[in-house]
Amino acid sequence: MATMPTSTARRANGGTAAKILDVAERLVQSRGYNGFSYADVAEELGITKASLHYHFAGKAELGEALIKRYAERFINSLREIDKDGGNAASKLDAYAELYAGVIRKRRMCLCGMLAADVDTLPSALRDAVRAFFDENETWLEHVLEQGKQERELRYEGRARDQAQFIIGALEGAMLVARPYRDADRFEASARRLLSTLAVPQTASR
Amino acid sequence: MATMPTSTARRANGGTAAKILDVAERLVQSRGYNGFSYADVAEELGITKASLHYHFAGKAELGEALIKRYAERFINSLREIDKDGGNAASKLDAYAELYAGVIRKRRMCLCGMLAADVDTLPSALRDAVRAFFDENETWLEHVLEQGKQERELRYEGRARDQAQFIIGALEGAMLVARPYRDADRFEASARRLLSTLAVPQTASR
DNA sequence: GTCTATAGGCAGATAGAC
DNA sequence: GTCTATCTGCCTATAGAC
Repeated sequence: MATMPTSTARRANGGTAAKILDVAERLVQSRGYNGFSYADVAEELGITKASLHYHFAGKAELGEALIKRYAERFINSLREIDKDGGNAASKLDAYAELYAGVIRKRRMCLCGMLAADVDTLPSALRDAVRAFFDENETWLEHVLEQGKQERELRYEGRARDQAQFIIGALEGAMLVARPYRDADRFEASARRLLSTLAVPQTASR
Repeated sequence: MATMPTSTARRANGGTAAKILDVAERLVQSRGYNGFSYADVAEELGITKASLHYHFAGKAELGEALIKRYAERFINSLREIDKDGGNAASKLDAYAELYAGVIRKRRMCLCGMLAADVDTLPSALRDAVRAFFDENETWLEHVLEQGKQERELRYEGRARDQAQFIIGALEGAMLVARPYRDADRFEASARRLLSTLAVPQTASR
């Protein structure tokens, strides 16, 4: 009896399920949840739609697997930033760079795209999108608190609210840059955002 | 020989074309360009899909008419803000309030939504989305320059770049608020954005 | 202007052979 | 695991009557 692959690929990469996720992820990030089909994915991989259904029962399950993998990778990237152990300002730089890498590939953040489509999504996907933003918020909140303590960052009010603002500003900068196909446009806004948080360098030393 | 209605309604409101635009606008703003159909619009209006094609030849033409009307109304709102003749800070408040009104209706900015869908749009729609953001940018640029001159607003660098940042931040705040169905979340981010621009009140007078 | 009827295609999905 | 074959339904769009 063949082992059913779980919705996460059995091997880290190269398995068919992983390849499906790779293609579907790119399609959702560029065309949206309602702008891609099983046929698109199947054609690109040279397999049939029926084979896709073996790996992912339906589009909803594929979507859930997409967010799950994307969120895991993103959170792992945040842990890497923490491990690198820089100051709070450099962590924010690295955070914005995660977004920049996405738009340079002419993609939107997966969960930003799904936030646009949210009214058409199965509720499990909507919950997963929220969880993604919540995790980002929590990570940013800690960085912002660290930055305030160490007098590297300045902002008014609660760190959590500032974190929400940062996520929105970065997602929106990506969104508006899309029709221009201009990653520089995103990067200029990201620099501006971070500069409003930076404590001005004193002339001392 | 019957007069063909132009893609803009002949009467200001109430005409079938205008009703079609009303319904389609709401659907695009909540479900995205690929998340609504002629059937959705027809059913809601109690007419047939074929009748829709009389007013708008195809989905692309309907989309163009949607952006055209939306942009005209938005620009008119900006002119109204100018006519009210407040200071630059109050103009920015009013600008953010335009966005807040949209999200309170549980909608996304039409052009923000289309920015997400941009890779699937006819090129005429993509051009119109860009033109919308360009016009917003130009208006904001003038307000920001006014505000700097009158020492009501503070920001670094060029007004045009700051304008781009503001648009992105507001669009993104709307986007991220969507999965939470929480207009307050948008408003908190908008207030935070505007407060970073406000010149601190001196204790004098 | 709105309708009925229909076209032709694509959507997501399933049964069952190999 | 992947295939062929097929289903049902929805999509955009058109022809032509009223």
